[in-house]
Amino acid sequence: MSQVRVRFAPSPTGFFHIGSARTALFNWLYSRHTGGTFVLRIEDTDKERNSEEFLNVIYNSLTWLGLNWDEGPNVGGNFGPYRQSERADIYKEYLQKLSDAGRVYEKDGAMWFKLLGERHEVFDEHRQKTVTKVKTEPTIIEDRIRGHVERVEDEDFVIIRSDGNPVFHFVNVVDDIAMGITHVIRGEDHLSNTSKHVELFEAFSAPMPEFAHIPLILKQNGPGKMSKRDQGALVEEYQQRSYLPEALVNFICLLGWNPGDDREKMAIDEIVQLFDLPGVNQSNARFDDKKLAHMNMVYLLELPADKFLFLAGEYFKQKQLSVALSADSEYFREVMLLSQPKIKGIEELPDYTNYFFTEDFPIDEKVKTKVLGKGEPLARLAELLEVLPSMNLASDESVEAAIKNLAEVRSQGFGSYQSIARLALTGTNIGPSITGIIRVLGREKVQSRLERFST
RNA sequence: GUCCCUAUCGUCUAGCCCGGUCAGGACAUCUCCCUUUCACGGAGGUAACCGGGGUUCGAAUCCCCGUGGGGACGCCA
Repeated sequence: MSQVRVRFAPSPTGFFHIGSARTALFNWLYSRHTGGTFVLRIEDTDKERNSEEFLNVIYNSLTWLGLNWDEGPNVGGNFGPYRQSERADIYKEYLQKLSDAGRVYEKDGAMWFKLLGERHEVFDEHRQKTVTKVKTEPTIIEDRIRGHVERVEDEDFVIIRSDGNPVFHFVNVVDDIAMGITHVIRGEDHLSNTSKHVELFEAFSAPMPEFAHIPLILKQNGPGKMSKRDQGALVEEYQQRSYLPEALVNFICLLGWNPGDDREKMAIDEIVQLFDLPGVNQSNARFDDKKLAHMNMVYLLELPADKFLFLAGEYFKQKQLSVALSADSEYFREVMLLSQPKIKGIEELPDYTNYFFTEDFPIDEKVKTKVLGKGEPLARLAELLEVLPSMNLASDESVEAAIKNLAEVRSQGFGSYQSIARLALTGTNIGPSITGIIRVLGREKVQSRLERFST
């Protein structure tokens, strides 16, 4: 078999969303699995709706996800240029080919592709207008995912607009031919268009690429496919929220594909090895942010400390949380590492660690009522204050030993010290181990907070 | 409306091609355990073959018809 060449062909008309990311991912995976080439082509023939900003979003998101392209903008290649807005000469040349073959005509200032067959006029109820139908043979699509599909393409269609700009169906096919694309992997929403494309490939006498139409991603709430406007649809959002790209990639690859067994968390190399077109499902999948969050946590738990620290720092910078950022770097490090095993996502960090960086942290009144209503918490607090000056804060273990010793001397449970100390030191009942909090906070802060709370 | 795709727990899915398993896993949810809070983790529970016909000794699995879901029907991509 000849070298696989696949392409991802987005148009920069809006933010980059999850569905596009998965189409890109499946193409990328297939190219990597087969040792082929992954081409990035920008379909910017709609001058009205394109923008440089959206173009940069595409580059940025693909890069963040780790989907590097072998040919395309910024990296070049032998089949360029890779932006359709720069390929006008090529389209002229191909239009000429169709023209020479007698397959185009002009109408209303636009160039139309002419289907072969008998013509007759029909009133289309749905569109409320008279259209010319052509009696054609059904086009046949041997789809790698859906199998044998037949569809009748029975109306001529515009390939060059009256303003001279070519239309998607035309440039898409021309570029796939010109760029030697062997496999067209795209969303199922294009399946109905494929009959037009097949007609064009045949008109050009070009070799037909393999088609693989992947199922769509449905929006989490409400009917229909996910679109750019839906909650949680934008890749950029996950980047800003400091999701781990590995987790997002792992999650979206499981939307419509699976390795054939129970494996879910897989390294990208493993996915590349296992991915293949026959493994792709035929039915649409609904997006589930809970499962994505879980996947993110799984990746977060095993993230190396320095990497976690870097991401945490970046997140605090992005959020411009100056108090935390101006903290001593060793202190910041300790706070973050204490929190890493406890959270589901980086974005929880500011709230989760707030009390480490300010004396002005909120007190959860419900927790306060609960803690103060049980036993003699203020007596335990006083006892903690007594032993604090001599407490060894070198490690979590030494702190733990000190409190356990105190508990034993006073015939109390560890928990009774833990709950009041946590309330006084953090204002809440959630957080890392109390011993870690005391160690990292330091004697001075612990003392002042305990004292403040006892008055 | 026409055409195309599709159908297993609430969700993602395995099983279907090559009919015979208490229909398996994960997320979510519930219970218990662990415990120094909250998480994590461990054990267990609730929970599905869309409906109707066929074919067959036997159907989630093969066929047909409904129904549901999705998509396309632009001088958007």
